[in-house]
Amino acid sequence: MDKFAEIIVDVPAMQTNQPFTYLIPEEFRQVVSVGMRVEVPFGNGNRHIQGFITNIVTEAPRVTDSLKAITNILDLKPVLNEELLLLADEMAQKTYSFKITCLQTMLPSVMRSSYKKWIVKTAEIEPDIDEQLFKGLAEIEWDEALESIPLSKLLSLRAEEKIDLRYEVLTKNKIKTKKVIKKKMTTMELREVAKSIRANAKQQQKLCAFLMEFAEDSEISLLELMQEHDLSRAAITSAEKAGWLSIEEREVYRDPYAFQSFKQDTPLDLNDEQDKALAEVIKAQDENAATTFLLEGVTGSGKTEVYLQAISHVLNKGKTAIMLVPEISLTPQTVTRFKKRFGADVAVLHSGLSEGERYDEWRKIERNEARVVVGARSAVFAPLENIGLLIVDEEHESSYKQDETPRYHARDVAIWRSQYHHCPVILGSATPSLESRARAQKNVYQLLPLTKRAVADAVLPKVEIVDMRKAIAQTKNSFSTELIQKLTERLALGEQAVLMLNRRGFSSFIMCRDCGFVLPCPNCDISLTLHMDTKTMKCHYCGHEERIPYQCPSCHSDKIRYYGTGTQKVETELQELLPDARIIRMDVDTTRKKGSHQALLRRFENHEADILLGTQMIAKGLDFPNVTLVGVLNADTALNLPDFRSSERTFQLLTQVSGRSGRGDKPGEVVIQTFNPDHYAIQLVQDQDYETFYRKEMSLRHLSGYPPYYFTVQVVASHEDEYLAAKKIYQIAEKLKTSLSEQAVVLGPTPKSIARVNKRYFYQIVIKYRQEPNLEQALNDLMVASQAEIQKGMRIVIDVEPQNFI
DNA sequence: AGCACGCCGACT
DNA sequence: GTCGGCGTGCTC
Repeated sequence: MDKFAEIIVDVPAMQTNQPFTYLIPEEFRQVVSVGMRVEVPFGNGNRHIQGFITNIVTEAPRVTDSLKAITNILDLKPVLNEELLLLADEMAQKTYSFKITCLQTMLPSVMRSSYKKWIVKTAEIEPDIDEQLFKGLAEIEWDEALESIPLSKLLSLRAEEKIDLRYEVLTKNKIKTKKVIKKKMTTMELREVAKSIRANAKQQQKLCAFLMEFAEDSEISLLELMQEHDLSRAAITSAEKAGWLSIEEREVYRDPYAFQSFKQDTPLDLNDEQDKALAEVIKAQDENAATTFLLEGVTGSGKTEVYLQAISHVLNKGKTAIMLVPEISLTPQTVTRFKKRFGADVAVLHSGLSEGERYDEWRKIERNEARVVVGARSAVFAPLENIGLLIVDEEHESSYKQDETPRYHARDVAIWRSQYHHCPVILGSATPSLESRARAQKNVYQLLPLTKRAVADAVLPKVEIVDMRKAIAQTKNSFSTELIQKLTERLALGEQAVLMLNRRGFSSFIMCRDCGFVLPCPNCDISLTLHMDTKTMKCHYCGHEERIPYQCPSCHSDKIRYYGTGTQKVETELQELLPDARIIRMDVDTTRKKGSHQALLRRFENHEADILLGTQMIAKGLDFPNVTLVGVLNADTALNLPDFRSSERTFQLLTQVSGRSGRGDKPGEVVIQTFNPDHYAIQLVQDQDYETFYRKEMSLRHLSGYPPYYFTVQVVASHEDEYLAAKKIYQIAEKLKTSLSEQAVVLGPTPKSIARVNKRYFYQIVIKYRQEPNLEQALNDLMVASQAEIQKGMRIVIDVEPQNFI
């Protein structure tokens, strides 16, 4: 006999990060199950909060009399299945976050409860106070009450037991419904009824006639019936009373793609390489092997077609698939491609959806009405059953790592789910992360190379690197003569160009305009960051600090200054240089409104403009055959960030953006403007030579001891009082140095580059290690030992394999 | 997190 | 003397 439920409650704190046991009242015993959300009383004041049932047991582990009972059930059926509950546990452990946070992360935001506190009258109160407080109502909201009456008065009323508190747990997951009607009498019976309808009851006659024709067991929406057959609501209601028909509620989905029809398309022919890659994936699927594939294909090599056909294969076997795409490339183009191939089987989850739409898509998946899920990071938690394939496209994208707790990496979650379902997972990229590529080297992942562009005869674009150290002498603006000349040529031919202005690392470093020199840290092989608050150059790894140079240490030029330019300024310059060019500017300013991103792209696609000028957001996934020139105005900015991944990011970004050129039958060109023309990350973009880049970068990582040779964990302590934050991080560093083994290295402590955010000061350390048996224990101990301080305003964040070190 | 309990300062 | 400030500890 089920009696007790173990519940994770919605209190994100270390002390409550464990299941609490509750009684299941008699009336719920038949319906409760693991994975449902419930409302429970919690704490001294018995305030009501949301919780998740993680287990149901027949025997209470402790004294039964102190147990409280579940007040309410918030779901009719579980919202999390066994797999996802298990995954949440795993995630909480691996990312050092609370179980409740993990559970909530897996669900649409509408399912998160909000809480309201009400004051209810339980006895007679003095009339004047009653009027002042309740204003004639039976109950009033706590916050509202505080405006009309002091807190002390409320507390004394409560002590006298004249008022009581009521806690409300609200959940916004409203289901949108429509009414449908069903026939309840047979045609024979209706024929009898028809005879007795009065002659002037035209509506009744019409409805009866309709029902006689209407097939049993089929349904028609009430609205449709009224509109199409000119019937009144009253006529239908009386027909319901007479028992001719029944009115039932049916759920409707808010389908954001409802008004678009998608023409079914068919699989494209594959080249030899694509064929071979597909065959390997299919083989793994058929053998139920949880193989991780790394599909490494140059831009335009047709990775998506391989994905599509691999998905077809699992669908044919009656299984389901998840495809992850970075938010930025989840364009209508991408969605359309999937909808065309798989039709209504596809559910799409992305941030452009409203909360309600997102919830509807989620429910469609949960009810097994979608078999393919396409979405950004959080779509990896899609409640699909029987998964046969997972795909992580552009697997190197750092947006797959959530930058708030729980700091999970969608790529890792995808691999975890593939192991749970015994199915393959494909990581795809033209420029894989070094971590993934290294694993393929060690045969942990299986490498599937695509080296040729898929479109017949399409070749990789010709890349020209322009040395801006020379160009800056000739022009005062952001454009080299080479780039302007090529723009002029292309526009004259009626072709289009894409220009990228790199905004990463904007003006946080100093560079010499004459020789491109950037001040490095003497200890860390990483450039120093400018701190205007202290007027110094600082290293974020070791804490090294020096004064701001007024002369270039390398060439002694005095043209050493901040680096950075804005899109708006560039647009003005460009318009002056090419007065006839039609320019579309795409940056955070012009794409803030919902749908404007898409609108701008459509205008460009329709050739209503010649040049698309934008930030990184234009680098990914766009496929415009008429674009034959890509220009990168400043390739260096990301290169000089004080992050060991800066070369990798630069190479990836430049390769991605170069890939936008020459995707149709016309050959493409790329112009890269840089102050570091000899840097390997820029040189190797010329031939899109990922493999050489990989080897070069690996040897550097090996030398300096960074991933993938080492694992990293970042610990950040922050407080409104700078002294307390600094003191805490030094204590943590000391403690970790003693509790971790010899081979682990603790870097820092150092202040974060933006030392103060939201009135808080941030200090960090980074732990590097190859193998650290004590790590999990040490970090958990750290969190437990810091409880007292955390309650006094300290915040400690543990980030496993951080993507950003700045 | 948020609630109760408990121990000290500034008022009627 | 009490009211009410915040620090401490606990939550099935």
